Amino acid sequence: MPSHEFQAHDHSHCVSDAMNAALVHCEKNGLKFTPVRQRVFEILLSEHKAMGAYDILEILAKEGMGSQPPVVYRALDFLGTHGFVHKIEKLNAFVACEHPGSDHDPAFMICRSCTKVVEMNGSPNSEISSAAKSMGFEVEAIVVEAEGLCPTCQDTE
Amino acid sequence: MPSHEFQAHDHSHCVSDAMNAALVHCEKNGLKFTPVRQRVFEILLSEHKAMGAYDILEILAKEGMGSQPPVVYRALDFLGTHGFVHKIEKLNAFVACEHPGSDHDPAFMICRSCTKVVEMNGSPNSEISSAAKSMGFEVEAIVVEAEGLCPTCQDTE
DNA sequence: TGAGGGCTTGATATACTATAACAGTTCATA
DNA sequence: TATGAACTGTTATAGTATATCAAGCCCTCA
Repeated sequence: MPSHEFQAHDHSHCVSDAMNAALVHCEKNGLKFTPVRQRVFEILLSEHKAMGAYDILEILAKEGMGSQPPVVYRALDFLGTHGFVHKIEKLNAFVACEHPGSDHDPAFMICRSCTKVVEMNGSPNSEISSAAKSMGFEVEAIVVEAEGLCPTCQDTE
Repeated sequence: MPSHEFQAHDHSHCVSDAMNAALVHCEKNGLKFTPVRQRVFEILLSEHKAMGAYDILEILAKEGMGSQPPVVYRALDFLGTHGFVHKIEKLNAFVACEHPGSDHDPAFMICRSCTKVVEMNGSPNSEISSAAKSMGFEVEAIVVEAEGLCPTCQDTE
């Protein structure tokens, strides 16, 4: 009985756990986890889906936390650099990382129906890296994004 | 002694071979390989690197083949649909496919130094699909993009 | 304690990427 | 030759991202 993020779960835990992990990581490493940065992370955590920068900005603006693109892009840049959020290249959108603090190349599953995005367990990065190495290519970062249907949306189609 | 596209090679062959393959494929399938479409494909073939749509458009415009974005995006859409070019999501750019006509989910190596892009042999898509399947996710399309340094640029750094 | 420096934020402007919508043309074929 | 489907031309606009400069905050070290 696999338990993972496509299924129903106590979401408030996801949010608070990840936020705590991020706070601890910032504390440890002397990073400034400012209000805007925290709020952007929180917004992304509160959904299990990718959000565009301008969607996030809209929420920030309503709350009086800044209304111009650089505000949110700078926050996303900080969060991305420190592994708290990932960019989904295929969607030009962003998702909160489910294990903040650990440096890793994630692999994603994107449901084209409900737009939920979930990080894959055991991403096949080492195989990709070694395949590349056999062609003399030195890999530094990998993007893996699988688009398709999540369990729920398979049923309802 | 591996021979692949990062190394020096008779590039005119790449171009003419791929173009011929595309012509044959279109002929067989009743597709209209119009001048604009051919020219866009040719432009992409003539480089081993990803080009932005507007870079291509600029060349087209100089040659009097259309000066507005939809011209190039429509051509790219056609070429993409039929597997002649691929989009590099990470770069918002496009590359010519090296085996046009065969429907496949490609995996790419992108050199961050010289910006050359090469398709990987034996992409690990089946492993990604089965990893996803074990989480109940049905994969329809996969993006794999490895960024790093090509053999040449490793030497010169 | 206060001057300097580094980082963060605010604000304006602009660059880059992509598509919607409609009019006009071409071309195969009924 | 009328018709319809697909392609092209054109205008307009939507969506994504960054450069730049000014201003504020906070730490620290003389």
